[in-house]
Amino acid sequence: MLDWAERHRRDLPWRSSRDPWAVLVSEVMLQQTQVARVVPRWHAFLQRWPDTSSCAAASPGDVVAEWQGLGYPRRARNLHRCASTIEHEHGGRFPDELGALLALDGVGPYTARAVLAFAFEHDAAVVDTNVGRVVARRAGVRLTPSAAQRAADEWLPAGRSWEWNQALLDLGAGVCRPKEPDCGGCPVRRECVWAAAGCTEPDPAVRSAGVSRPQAPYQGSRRQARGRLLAAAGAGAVDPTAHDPEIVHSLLEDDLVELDECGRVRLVGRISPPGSPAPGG
DNA sequence: AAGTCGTGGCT
DNA sequence: TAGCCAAGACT
Repeated sequence: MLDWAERHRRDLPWRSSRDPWAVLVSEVMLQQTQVARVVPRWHAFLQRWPDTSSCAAASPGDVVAEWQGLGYPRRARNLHRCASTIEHEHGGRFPDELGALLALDGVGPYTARAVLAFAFEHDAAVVDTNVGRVVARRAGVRLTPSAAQRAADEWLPAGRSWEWNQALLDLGAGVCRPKEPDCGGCPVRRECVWAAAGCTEPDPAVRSAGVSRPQAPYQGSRRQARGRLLAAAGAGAVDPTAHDPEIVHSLLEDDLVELDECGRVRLVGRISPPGSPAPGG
């Protein structure tokens, strides 16, 4: 596996960093978002806020605005809260223990271990959609999230956490793909139960480890409406009466927007320019 | 356990 | 083209 990984490793910019803030930013951006879309946004974000101190000092609305177009804007709020928590509750020292990382907003089992493995090079096995697929096929059966985590934990070679985890991500993305896996190019096919069975249906990876669940249609959804309103608010203060009250409420509830002194919707903590509401309402 | 939460690339 | 799905987390 490690020999294979050395020859097939993707050249991703965050792989040359061991800065926990830079790693956290990459991992949060990568939540449910394709690698290729994250690369340019990761550079831009870190150029603007290179550390927790500068990000914590920024307006949360500016972080949300910087996030524009990436999707799931709550991640931007979470990242700002992470920076703030680390600055004010950890004295500016980035936590390097699982429990402390899990306590950060928007940091779950995957992201916490990714910071441990990729920034601190501690022994921790990450289970994302790629790894969940690999360990389920290797086991030959569908796995619950905790079973997938145990399988990944047991498989992890001590002392080589960074390269092992990156290898599994590359393997899942490039070889052990959801559709049409390239079992002939897999370095661990000899220990794969599913490959030994000839990759017959059903695929144990489907719905395994609680990842990659079926999604509701996006067109006409609440999410689409939220996205439109947030984008409008990012471009300028918006008249809320022109929008679905439930959508306005949900963005207020998420602390992504607030009402300014004129009752208009704006991104949290941003200064509204004086004068008329934004065109288009 | 099942819904919710954005946006876009790929086939 | 319409649907699948992407380095998930939270309720």
